[in-house]
Amino acid sequence: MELDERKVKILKAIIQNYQETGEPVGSRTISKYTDLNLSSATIRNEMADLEEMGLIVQPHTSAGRIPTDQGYRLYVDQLMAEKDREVAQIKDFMVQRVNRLEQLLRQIARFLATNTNYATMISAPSVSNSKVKFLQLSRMGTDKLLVTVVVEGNIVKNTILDMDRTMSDEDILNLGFHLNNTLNGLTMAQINLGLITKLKEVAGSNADVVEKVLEAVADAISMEGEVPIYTSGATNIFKYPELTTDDTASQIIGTLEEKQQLAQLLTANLGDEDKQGIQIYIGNENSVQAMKDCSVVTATYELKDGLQGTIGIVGPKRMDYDKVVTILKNVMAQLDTMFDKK
Amino acid sequence: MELDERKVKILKAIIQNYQETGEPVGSRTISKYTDLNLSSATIRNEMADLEEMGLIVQPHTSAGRIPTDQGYRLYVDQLMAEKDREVAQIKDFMVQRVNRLEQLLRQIARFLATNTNYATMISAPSVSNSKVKFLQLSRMGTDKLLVTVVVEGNIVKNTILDMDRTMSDEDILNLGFHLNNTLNGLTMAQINLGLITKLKEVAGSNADVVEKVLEAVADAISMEGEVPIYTSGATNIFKYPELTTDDTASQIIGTLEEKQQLAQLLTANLGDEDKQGIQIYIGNENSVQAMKDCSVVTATYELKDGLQGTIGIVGPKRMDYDKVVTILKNVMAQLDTMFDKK
DNA sequence: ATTAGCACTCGATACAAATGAGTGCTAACA
DNA sequence: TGTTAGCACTCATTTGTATCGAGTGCTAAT
Repeated sequence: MELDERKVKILKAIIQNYQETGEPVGSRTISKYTDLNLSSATIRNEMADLEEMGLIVQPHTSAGRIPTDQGYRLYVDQLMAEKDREVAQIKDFMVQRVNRLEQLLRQIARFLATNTNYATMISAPSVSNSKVKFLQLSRMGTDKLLVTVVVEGNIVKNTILDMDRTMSDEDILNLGFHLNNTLNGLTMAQINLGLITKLKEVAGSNADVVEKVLEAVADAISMEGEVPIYTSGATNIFKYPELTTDDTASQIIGTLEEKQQLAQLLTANLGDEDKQGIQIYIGNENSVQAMKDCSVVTATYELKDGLQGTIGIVGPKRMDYDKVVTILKNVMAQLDTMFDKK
Repeated sequence: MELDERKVKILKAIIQNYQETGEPVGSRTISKYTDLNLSSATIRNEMADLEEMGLIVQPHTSAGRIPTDQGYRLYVDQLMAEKDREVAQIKDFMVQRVNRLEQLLRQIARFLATNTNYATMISAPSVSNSKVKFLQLSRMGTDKLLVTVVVEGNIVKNTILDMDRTMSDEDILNLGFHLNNTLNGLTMAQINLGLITKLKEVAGSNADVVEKVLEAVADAISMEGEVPIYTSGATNIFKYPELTTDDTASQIIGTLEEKQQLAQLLTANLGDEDKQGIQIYIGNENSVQAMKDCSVVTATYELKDGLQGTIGIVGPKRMDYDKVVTILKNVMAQLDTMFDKK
């Protein structure tokens, strides 16, 4: 069976109509909806073909057709002509200066949620491969040590250590100086056992403190895999009846709330060069079981210094891919200019 | 109309039965359910009285009775005999050492959500009246200054400042030393204009840096009113049919996700000595419009140094107040011992 | 004061009929 | 040969109707 241009047009019409109404779409609708000027009967024949090809299905006899995951995949891969709307309003948002990254991310999530009517999630930039930029030891009280680590991208992390015994101010100063010099510019991978042993030797009787400090540094760099994730518009899910049945809504919202599983989804492609930019997961293509009836569109953003994070949009399979992709691209562009300027 | 003991017993029975089943409860049920040995007819008479007093209502003719907000209020205020169950399992949770406050709070939220089957929220300790404990200035690169502020309760806050011009290391050291000595132990309220002017004078040409640093300190102390709030078990709401109607579920979950309004609810009583401990808001008694069909139980916890936060449990009006209060008290006790020991 | 009995109310449930959107197929047509 | 009108058929949904039963209020008897 060949997929000629007319079939493509009909498939496109079905997808677009279904995405607006959420109802299975019948041959008569297509006949009137499009500029093909074909009777419903002809459309029916074509539809039968499309169904045979696995691009659309009937939920039950005597119902219209809805696209299959495969149908959407075709649409997304081949047919998506990007619109250049939505640009204007994006330009305006965030006029107020945002100095905190966290707030910025929250704002973006909220913006996307209200403008797309889908649920939105965004992961904070991860510093997995980032370098130590600065390290500071300060004594607090008699037996506590404040370790401040700054990694590339100016992300600051603090840890307060209990020291087993008192160290002299001079020792602390020296140790700090030494550690700073040694670790500066290194990634986690580069802080190997040899280096650690050497540091401990130099520290002499303070080797135990060095160990604790290094732990803190490791913590700061790896973030213990706990990338903060912000979500918004989870309740948009309720706008799509096909997701409100049974407990699917409950599952989706639960997943969005707990964030645990989202990390997996959002950080999956971070290292992968090929998977940069925008990815679309339709139905079962995404790894989160609770979202098997959804589609997820993700986009990787990058601040300077290789700091990367991901934005994700969760909606029904009939989501307006076109619009979502456009709006995401624009937000990305916005982010780029924001961080280039700075 | 007088509220004699028998009426109270019947009211109690109605509330308890309704809280288990979620269905309006009829006279016959009560007649068998209780140890009063009264016929359903007698119960009916009493019920009519209770209804007249505004403590229970019929959702419609030919249905059983359900408690009104007033009825619950009476129950909560007078009748709640605290059970001492649930203690055992609480003791066990959190054996794994939790070093981060954030993680601890998340864990508590999750624990409460799974054990009560209601939605849970918890606000991080607020430092509104806390004192500066430690302050550290460090140069980063040529023109950046890292300000690290530790306030009571060991909450650390960092800010990276751009300096307009380069300061010598010695100047930075001196300034840091001086600021630390001056501000140590002060609350925000105590850092007044006189003090600021004096600090600036001493700093001489670096007065502008002092100003920026003080801003950062103020930021750290006040947290800009943005208390982090963690939620868990929002989807528990779906377990209660009476909250799943219309878009109430959507509203409640939306409120829980956005957190904005929760802050209001959770921080409202923080200063108030009288309102310490456990508070119960039934129906409209709480200030959040979206939760007018819910009850909210809040408890204020206190770490050392006057750091206070609030835990909140959100459920249907027929929630098991008794259980919730007991479990909350136990968690509080747990927290107390954790932070006293440390 | 309590209770048995009874008529009444009204939401819930079940079932049948009507509705109508949509299909597949066939025969006629350009 | 591709297109279309027409028609019989399917089946989820809607509508209407009868029944059921839990629960009430009232009255009269105990």
